Amino acid sequence: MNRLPVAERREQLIEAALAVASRDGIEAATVRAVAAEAGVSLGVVHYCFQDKDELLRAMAHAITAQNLARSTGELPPDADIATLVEATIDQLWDGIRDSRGAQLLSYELTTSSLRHPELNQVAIEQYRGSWAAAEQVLLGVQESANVRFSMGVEQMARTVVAAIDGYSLAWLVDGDEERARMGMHAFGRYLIASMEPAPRAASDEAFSTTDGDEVQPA
Amino acid sequence: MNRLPVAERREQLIEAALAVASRDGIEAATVRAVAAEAGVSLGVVHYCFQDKDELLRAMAHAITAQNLARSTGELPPDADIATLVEATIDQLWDGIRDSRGAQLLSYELTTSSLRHPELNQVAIEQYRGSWAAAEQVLLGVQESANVRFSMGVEQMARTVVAAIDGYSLAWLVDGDEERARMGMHAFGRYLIASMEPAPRAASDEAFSTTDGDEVQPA
DNA sequence: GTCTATAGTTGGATAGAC
DNA sequence: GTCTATCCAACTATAGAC
Repeated sequence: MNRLPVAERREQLIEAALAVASRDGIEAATVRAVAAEAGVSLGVVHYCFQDKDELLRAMAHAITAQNLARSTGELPPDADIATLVEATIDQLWDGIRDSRGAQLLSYELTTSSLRHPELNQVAIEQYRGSWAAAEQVLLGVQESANVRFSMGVEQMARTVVAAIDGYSLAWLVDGDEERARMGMHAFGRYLIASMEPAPRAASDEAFSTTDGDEVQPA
Repeated sequence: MNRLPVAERREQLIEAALAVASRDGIEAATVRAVAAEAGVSLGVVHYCFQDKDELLRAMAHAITAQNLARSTGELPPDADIATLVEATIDQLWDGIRDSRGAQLLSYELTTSSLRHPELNQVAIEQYRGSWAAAEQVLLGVQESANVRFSMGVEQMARTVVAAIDGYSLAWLVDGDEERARMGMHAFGRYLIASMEPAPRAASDEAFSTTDGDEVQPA
């Protein structure tokens, strides 16, 4: 009926896959269910994607991009450092809390990727994206507050992601929003305590951090 | 062939399910695969368990018990607090690193539980067990070192579990053992820094040796 | 208690009509 | 490009022989 160019059809199907998987879990995101969600017939999905794995990979890219977009929100430009960190955490936490299904899906995608060779790159791409996003935020904090993280931005970025994962998982399990928020803010205070004054203003290279080493794909 | 009482047969099948699921993922733990792993025929599994979900629930209990057993290891009794924490972390991390499949399975079980109503209790039991175990360890630390955690043992226990989850997930994804170990030890230093002398303490000599740690970048 | 056989369901993938 | 029809594989679960 509704004829569309392949590219648009793919977008529509990825959207549908994301909806089904967020709502009912990654196992429920079958080719059939995605086709039904999008209101197309089974054959259309196989026309747009070579197989189910390609669809899932595309969905994983979409959810990763969505997570990244969430990390680059607006922040008060001239606040003190504690306020800045708190606002960033609140913003992040609100995004997580308001998309429980997507958050859970993210972990399902990670574990699935770690089991199935055909989804091999998905997990590492997810985390490379998260680590890089966290690093960007931390670099912004370093810049605007003229401070440095004693363990280095890269290591701290990974610590941030680990903390978010840990608290998010606990929240998914126990559903306690207030405790999750409290935990993340406690981590924020640790983060602030891990800062030290920058050695020299406007010279970032003087305080070299451990750049350069990239993570090996599994 | 090998006739066994039902109870023993159940143990054997749970063992087999654990082996299959740890090795190949929770999705691979089908009734067929478990039967094959145990060397019995398909019907035997349905004779011992009402259905697949009951088998999975039994397996979840087994892995939870296994995780708990891992947390109650031997520790040097008369060491200072920093050494005690480091030894505990090393012990914990070694256990995780040496059972990658089981660790990954643990997260698969959690996400599966959160999606499927028939596995509803699994995730919360996992985490209640982990939180309680962490709390016991922290209470032991409080007692032996005569200190208190400023945020309270319960909250700190949950923070410990969150940190372990976060670092473990990252390790599962990137495979970097050294970084995982480093991250957990960095958290250990944070944990020590979150202690304060117990009120009305007779001696706090252990606490006085805990400062002065340097945080090394990677 | 254990086995084979089979029912019944779901899902991936393709062929061919339109 | 889209649909229907169909094939094939894998799975849960049960029935009934031994």
